[in-house]
Amino acid sequence: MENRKQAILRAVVHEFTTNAVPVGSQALQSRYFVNLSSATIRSELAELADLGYLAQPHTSAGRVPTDSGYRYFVDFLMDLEPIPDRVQTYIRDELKAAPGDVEGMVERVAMTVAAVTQNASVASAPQGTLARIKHLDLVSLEPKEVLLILLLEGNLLRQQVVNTSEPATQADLTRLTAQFNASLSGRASDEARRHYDGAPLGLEKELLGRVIAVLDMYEKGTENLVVHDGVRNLLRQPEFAESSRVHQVLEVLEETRYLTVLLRQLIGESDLQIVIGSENTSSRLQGCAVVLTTYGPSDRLKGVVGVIGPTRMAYSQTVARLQAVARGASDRMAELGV
Amino acid sequence: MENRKQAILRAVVHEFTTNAVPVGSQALQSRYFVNLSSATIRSELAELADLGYLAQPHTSAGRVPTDSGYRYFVDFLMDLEPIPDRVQTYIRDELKAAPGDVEGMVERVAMTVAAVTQNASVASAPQGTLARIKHLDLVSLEPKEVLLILLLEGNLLRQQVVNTSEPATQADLTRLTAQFNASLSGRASDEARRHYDGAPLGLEKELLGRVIAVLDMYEKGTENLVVHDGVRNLLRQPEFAESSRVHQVLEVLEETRYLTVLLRQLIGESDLQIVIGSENTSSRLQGCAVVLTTYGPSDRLKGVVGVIGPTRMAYSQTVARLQAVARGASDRMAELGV
DNA sequence: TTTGGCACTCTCGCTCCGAGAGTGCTGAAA
DNA sequence: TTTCAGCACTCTCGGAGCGAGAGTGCCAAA
Repeated sequence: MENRKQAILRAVVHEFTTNAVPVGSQALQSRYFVNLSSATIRSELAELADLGYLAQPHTSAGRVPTDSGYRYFVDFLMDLEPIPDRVQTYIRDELKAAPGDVEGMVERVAMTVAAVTQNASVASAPQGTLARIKHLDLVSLEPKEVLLILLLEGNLLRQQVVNTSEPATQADLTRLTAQFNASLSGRASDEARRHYDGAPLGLEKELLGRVIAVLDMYEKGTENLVVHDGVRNLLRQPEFAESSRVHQVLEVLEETRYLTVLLRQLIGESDLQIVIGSENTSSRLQGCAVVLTTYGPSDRLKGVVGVIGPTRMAYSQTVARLQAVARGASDRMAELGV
Repeated sequence: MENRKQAILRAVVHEFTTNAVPVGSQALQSRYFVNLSSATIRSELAELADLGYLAQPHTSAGRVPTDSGYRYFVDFLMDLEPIPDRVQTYIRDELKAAPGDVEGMVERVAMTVAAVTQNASVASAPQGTLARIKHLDLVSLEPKEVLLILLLEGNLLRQQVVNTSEPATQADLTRLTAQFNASLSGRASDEARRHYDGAPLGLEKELLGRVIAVLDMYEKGTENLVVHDGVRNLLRQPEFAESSRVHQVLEVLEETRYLTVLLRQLIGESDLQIVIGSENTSSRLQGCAVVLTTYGPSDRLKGVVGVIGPTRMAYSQTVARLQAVARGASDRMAELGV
């Protein structure tokens, strides 16, 4: 596409994303192309419309980018907006104050992304394929009731009340704790399974069974953590003035089970994914754009974090800030050994 | 107030809460008072309006309950709606599936309340004045990095990464763990403070300091957990058709710090509190009603759970179901020893 | 290829109007 | 004294009509 057409498309996108009003040839002329006449711009606009990149809400209105228009913009025209110092500091401070466990970090990441992009955000927890036990603890609650505490890789704490068939004293449990820690800590879940198979019947096997159940749940992702934040930001946008639009988005966000799959699937192999309007498979996200990237302490452990907003979104700003948060979170997690 | 006036007020409230349309004399006559003429009902309506219990959106519209109308209704006319078996089962199942820790339970309670009342819900965690340590654990991460795990009353797990000034082996830590557990477990936080004062300088004092910090944070309520759910339910109501109304409510709900104070303050000493429209101190909750009750495993540990919805709310249903969930949660928590 | 000029189209906000719903009042009946 | 039928009145709501304004597409000239 010729340079000038690109420049005009870029201008239309920029203008529309900031003002939310269809942009006409005169506005473009006075603000972007002073040395062109509005008639010239009009004919360019008409051609861009023929190419499918622009549309008119009605015959005598200005132009609005179509989904393909946005697509062309993010693929070829967008350059990342530099992040103001104020925002960078904010991101750093927020992440520094994050707690030392994965779950707390995921929430913090979602919060921060929502705040700096002024849209809704969604984040899933980094998750390896095999859970690793870092530490294990057994606490006697009642004679036949034991609290099992598991510390997994990522400083993830899991607890479960186990009703044992035989009574056990705290001393018994302390002994078992030492034994389990010696054989299991630092090991992946398959090690626990091997021990389980080899264990004699009784308390030991009972408890190992529950350990495995917890690990399983984590690995199978049935307890996969997905959080979202910043829906209130959407309410500020004119495209969400009728609350039914918000309702649709909320429905997607609150359907946690589906969402976690969706995120993994969307992100695929790439490190940055932008899904615009009709490209969304879910009809409830029509009119919305989703920007996703990955984050995590290592290549093995990657979570997904993303922004959901109207297609009329400041993509260059959103992408820059989203990536900044993702990078910051990854660094912080590596640093914390999470 | 005469019986008939009461009956009419009750009918107006009932009719309006179900249809969200101002109710006229004819509608009342045909559906509730077949043996009265609409003219008679009209004069009663006029008197109820004079008393301040009803209002007209405009001269020739039907009547709508005022805030005082709702107030009179909940104080004198409301009788709790029986809860269908289906709903009772749902509540029981949801609570049964709740995890064995306070935080998980709070979330479950909020979710369940939102689901059965079809409004937004909010819940704060039960909190005693003094934190009790149930169990403590120390895990070596790096030579000079220790993960402190605290199990508090209510099966609340707290963790913190501690950077120690001197290196410590896991054996050192295991020894300290045993010592701490012997002296602290089952004890309130003041015991920890006494030990801290008496402890010699070094690793022991360092770690005890962090234990106290965690307990402090919990007791001072700076980390007070408040969750909310079901905002999407509000979006279904006509009074929230303009999204700015939702926005205001969301702002209140997301201001967690303020909310926890507000809840405690609103509930005061009573066990059921209903705040209707203008009775709310927050201007952002105008047009909204808040129904609150307490729940928790014991008299010492009480949290607050509530419903937020339009003033046009099915009070008799809301109150009944809210109380049912609160009772169920209390029982379940007592049972779990949370 | 660009540009000024011009006719054309469509929205938006405004007013006007009639239908419909619901009220308040009045005078008579119970 | 209460109830009620009848009636005039008020107000909303939706649709129609209209003018202003914004923006376009096209054309002929530079």
